[in-house]
Amino acid sequence: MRARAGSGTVAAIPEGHTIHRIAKDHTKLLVGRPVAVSSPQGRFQPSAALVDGVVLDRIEPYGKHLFYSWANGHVGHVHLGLFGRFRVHLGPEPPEPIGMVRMRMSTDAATVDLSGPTACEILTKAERNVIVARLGPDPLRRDAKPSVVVERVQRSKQPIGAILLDQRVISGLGNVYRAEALFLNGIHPRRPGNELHAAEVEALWSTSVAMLRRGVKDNRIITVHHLEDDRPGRTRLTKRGTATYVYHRDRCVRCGTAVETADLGGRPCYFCPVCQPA
DNA sequence: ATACCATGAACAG
DNA sequence: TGTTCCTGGTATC
Repeated sequence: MRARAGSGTVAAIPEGHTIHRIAKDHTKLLVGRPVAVSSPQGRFQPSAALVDGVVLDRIEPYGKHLFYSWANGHVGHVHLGLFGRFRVHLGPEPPEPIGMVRMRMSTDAATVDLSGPTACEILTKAERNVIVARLGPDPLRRDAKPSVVVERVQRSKQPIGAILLDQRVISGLGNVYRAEALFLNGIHPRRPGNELHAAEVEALWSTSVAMLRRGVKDNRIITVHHLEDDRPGRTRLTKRGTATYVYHRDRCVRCGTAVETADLGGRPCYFCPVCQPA
């Protein structure tokens, strides 16, 4: 099942690019007007009433988090986790909810249904700030300072493969982008952070910025553009429309070596033992 | 009908 | 480190 442009269905599990893309798309549909907020499934019910009918001022993405600034001062917080997804229905008529819809936001332009989130709650601005304060720089934000990432990586003895999933160090990367960022820079995922050169961490940052920006544009993860030696069309897309060098590959797309995995940060980190020597 | 799997993260101990 | 929660598509009986 493929997400169609404009109809807003996001089937893939989200990393930071998904969150920024959602913020962008949903801003056009919801921001600047009163929004009917409800919880067909019920779990968000008492909180929904706090913002039901209130004007939505802004949707702000930060790493894998979404913050909703409501005109009455409340701040909505959504984190999709592994299973969360939005469905968008264009038009003034809210249709029957599909599946378990935790939160529904409707305007006369569209209805946005949220299911399966790890977090869906109403916060104060102070609580929002606490969440943001514990996040590392987000490569998709203009206010991000990569020097913070360099410092935090070099202070850690953890393997870089685990560090890149730590949202306190850098926010927005998930299991796909960490593998691809390490691959593109020829870095073995088990190398300890404190043994990386500053230039290497800066390169990981630049790669992340480029990949995530491209991911927002494509609304999916296609990393194989990022090497000059990759001829266009050489690499076939998966059923989901994604394409990676090592993530979930049997063989390295560049050199054909069997891809290995290392359990890092509680999930398998795919890498090419030839392109990413220890 | 049931099992299993997935690109996340909080929490307990 | 292990456990738990969130959902739904696909595979397997």
